[in-house]
Amino acid sequence: MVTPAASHSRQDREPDPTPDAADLLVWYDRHRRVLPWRALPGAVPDPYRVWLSEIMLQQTTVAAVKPYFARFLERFPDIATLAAAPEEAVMSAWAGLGYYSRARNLHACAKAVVAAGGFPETVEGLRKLPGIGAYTAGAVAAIAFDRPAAAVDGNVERVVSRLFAVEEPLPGARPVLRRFAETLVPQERPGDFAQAVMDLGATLCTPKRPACALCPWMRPCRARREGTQDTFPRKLKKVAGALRRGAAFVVQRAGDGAILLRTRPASGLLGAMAEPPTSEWRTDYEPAHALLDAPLDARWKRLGTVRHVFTHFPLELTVFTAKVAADTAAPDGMRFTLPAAMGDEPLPGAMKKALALALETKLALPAPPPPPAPEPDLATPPPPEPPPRRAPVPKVLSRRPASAAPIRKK
DNA sequence: TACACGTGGGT
DNA sequence: TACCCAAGTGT
Repeated sequence: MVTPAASHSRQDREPDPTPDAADLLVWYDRHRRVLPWRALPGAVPDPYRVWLSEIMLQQTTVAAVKPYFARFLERFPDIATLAAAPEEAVMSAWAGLGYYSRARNLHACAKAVVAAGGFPETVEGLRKLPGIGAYTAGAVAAIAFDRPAAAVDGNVERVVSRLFAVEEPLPGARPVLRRFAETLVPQERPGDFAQAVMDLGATLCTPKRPACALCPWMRPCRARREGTQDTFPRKLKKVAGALRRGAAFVVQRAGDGAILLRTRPASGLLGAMAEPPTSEWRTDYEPAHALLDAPLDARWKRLGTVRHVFTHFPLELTVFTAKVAADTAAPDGMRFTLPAAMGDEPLPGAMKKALALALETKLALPAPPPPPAPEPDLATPPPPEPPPRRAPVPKVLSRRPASAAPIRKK
């Protein structure tokens, strides 16, 4: 350290008080957000709801979680119901929310908790459960069991980095930020405190243009005092992944209009989710040779491409479609799913885009995206239109199916 | 420690 | 359009 304490020998006009949890709690009592998973003031929280919401909220916005949370509770009202449910039902209810390992771990965790007769109430006990890391263990211990634990998420890291003007960039600064955060946790109302810091980060101490004037911790905030609040937390810039390409094959059976699907491997990207058969996705994929990867012989029609951006790489799928005879057997490891059952298939967003392009109809795909469907979503079995005599020129969709991005190449 | 791992919304 | 961001975890 370059600066000895002596450098502050001159009298500071503002002494730099330590952030006081009580000040934040006063603010919280007046400005707390009303959220579906939050117990009313004075009420005892339900650990199942607290846990479920925390898992859903990992790297996911409140707005995105709300409808899923409501739906999940309807379908799995308590942890015993969840534990007893088939894996596919859980994946299906999660489809569209992303980070699907969360759903797999959620299910495994439910089983473990039921087997143990209930949730552990300590950070150490919670930390051992699948899908529960340092943050979630602290959050559940604090919120559900009112233990004095720190719940350090992105909000808290931002708040603390500003409070103490931490120069070290993320993610390296995480241990330091956690230590600072732990010093702030009060013995009184630790559960409310945990939620209060997150509310502060979500509503006032925002990534951009924080509303410092309204902040209960404006006084003790070092970044604010120095006018540098916008620059925290410091971060290392990230590199973008290379574009990967592949082909998706949408096969529709004559007669009943069933679609050929398969289930992806249980772990890894989109693990245990459903998809129409696709080729491998590679940075050097050559769409011109895509038919070599087709799942079966048919009159393939090239429709166009769909794009999707994952956290670490962008994907471009060339979509092919074909209609096959009603008596066609599904290749090994694949299945035909009837239009009416498509809603039960755990289809991730990328695959919904490919299917939407191929079917041109917003057939009520995975009912999951329950939120963004305000209007009645008719399950229209794709009308067996007359067989295309010649492959039409791949056209650009004029109207876009709800979940499908406009497909166009520059 | 550094990556892998989704998705939708905001600027 | 291109990033950035959101109540992180597992390997």
